[in-house]
Amino acid sequence: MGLKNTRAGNYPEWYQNVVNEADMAENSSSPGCMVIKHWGYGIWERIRDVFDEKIKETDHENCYFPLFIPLSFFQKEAEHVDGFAKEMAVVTHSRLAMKDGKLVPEGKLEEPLIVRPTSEAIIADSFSKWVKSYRDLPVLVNQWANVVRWEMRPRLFLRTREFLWQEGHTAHASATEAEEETKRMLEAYRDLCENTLAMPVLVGRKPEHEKFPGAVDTYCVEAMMQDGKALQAGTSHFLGQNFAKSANITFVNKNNESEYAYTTSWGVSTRLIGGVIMTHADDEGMVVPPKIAPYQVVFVPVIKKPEDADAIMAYISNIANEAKKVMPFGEKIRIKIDKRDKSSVDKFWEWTRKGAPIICEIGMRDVEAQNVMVKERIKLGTPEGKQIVSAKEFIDTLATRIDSIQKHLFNKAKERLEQNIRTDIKTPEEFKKYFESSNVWIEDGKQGKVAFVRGKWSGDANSEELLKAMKITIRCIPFDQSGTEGVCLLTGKPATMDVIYARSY
RNA sequence: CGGGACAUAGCUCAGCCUGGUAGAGCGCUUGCUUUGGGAGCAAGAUGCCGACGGUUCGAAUCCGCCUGUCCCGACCA
Repeated sequence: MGLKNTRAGNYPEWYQNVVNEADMAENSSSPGCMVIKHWGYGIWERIRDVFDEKIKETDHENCYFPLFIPLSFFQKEAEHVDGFAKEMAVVTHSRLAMKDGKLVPEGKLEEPLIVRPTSEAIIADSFSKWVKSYRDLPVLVNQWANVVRWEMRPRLFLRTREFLWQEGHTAHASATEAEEETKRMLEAYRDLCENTLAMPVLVGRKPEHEKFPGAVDTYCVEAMMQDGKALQAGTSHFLGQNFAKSANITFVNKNNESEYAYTTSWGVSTRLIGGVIMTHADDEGMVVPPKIAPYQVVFVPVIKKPEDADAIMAYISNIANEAKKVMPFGEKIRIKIDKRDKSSVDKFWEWTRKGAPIICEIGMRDVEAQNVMVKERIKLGTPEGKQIVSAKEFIDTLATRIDSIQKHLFNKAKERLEQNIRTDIKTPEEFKKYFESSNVWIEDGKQGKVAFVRGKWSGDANSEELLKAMKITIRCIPFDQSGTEGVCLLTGKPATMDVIYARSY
């Protein structure tokens, strides 16, 4: 039966269906904001736990900075940073008063406060107090927080007014060291996306017009969604001395000279969950990679006669206890026994729509034969969709089964990415014609739909307008440059730089 | 923030044109029959018809205004 909308039929509606049917998130009564429900938040917790470990392994420490940032901090920055976007939540009053039966804001603040859209400004202010000498550097901090950007067209996980993220902020004594930090965390993002989310990405540098305002260089990881559009999955910025100058982060170097520090910032957000959905979900619903699945194995009891219930539950409990000793990826396994008073078919389809990697249905027949019926989400609808194996075999193969699901998801997505980067488009005419077709679902294992183009770019100043007119973007300048000569796909001028062109979210 | 569409039961929607006290399907509850790939029958519960104001004896229905949602733009650190 599947979802109401399919990927091929109506991709945006399909996306909403997946989020709703998997019980991941919903729109809140607070406009533009989302309620992240247990299954979506559980996935976020997994992403957070995995990356938090990485943050600490790379010597960063978690801190917490204020939600409110004085307006003047942005004023300072605006002088340095041209074109800073203005969609922000502004706090102007400090209390509510009752007037003629209506609540009205009162106590106007002398200086308005901005609800943080990102924390460079307020963190740089702290850095300026913490850093005196080269011995105080580097400062390596991270915070897990919520941020607010007053988006006009919200979409669950992909763009909401409030979202959760981590933002790393560091200060260094030299540009080289700061640049190394920027690249190190970019690599950490690539690793997170590919090895944890099973979402292959392209890594590279943003062109000038796509950079974070105030950054010297912005690096990014870009993923391909199943409709051929690109999703920026994470960014890492080398900020040079720009923010150090506006916040006055200075230190005395070994030669007893005062110098501005070099800073970086890097972040990934709940948007990653949107990326995971559009990378792995299918027309039956969500598919969660085992490494981030809140439950990797769900047991569904099939109870036909009430008198069998105790025997079935006892048998499941035994198997679950054995399964708890299994360590997929060398980590503690996550198991759920679905004891709710609902029909087993309903439970099966609910967990299927949620994308739980493995569902085990266990009834009296299995108890008697000491078997387990194993259903892998990625094999739904195929002849291997349900396998009856002995309890022993189930336990013995569980770790490899989970491991192979993770690998399968990555390989499938990797193949899709590789098959849908066109490299044979060499002229502006071909290029224009290609992007005139609309994006649709890239069917698994097939190519030919509109997706990415890898080709030449001259870097001309009028590129931004040309791109805008075609509704495409330059996603990144990949690190692996060919160095060959060719023709700019936008202007027709001679060019050597390779870039990735695509439509994007 | 511009252009368009929409707002009725938990969900998807009909009713509105032509004003007269609220409908369907799914879901939910109960019972019986079923059950290993999305069950069947029967009975039941569920609504300030998005908010405010107007026209009218009477408004889900007509008019105004607001708010929200979706689509298309602009924006998107």
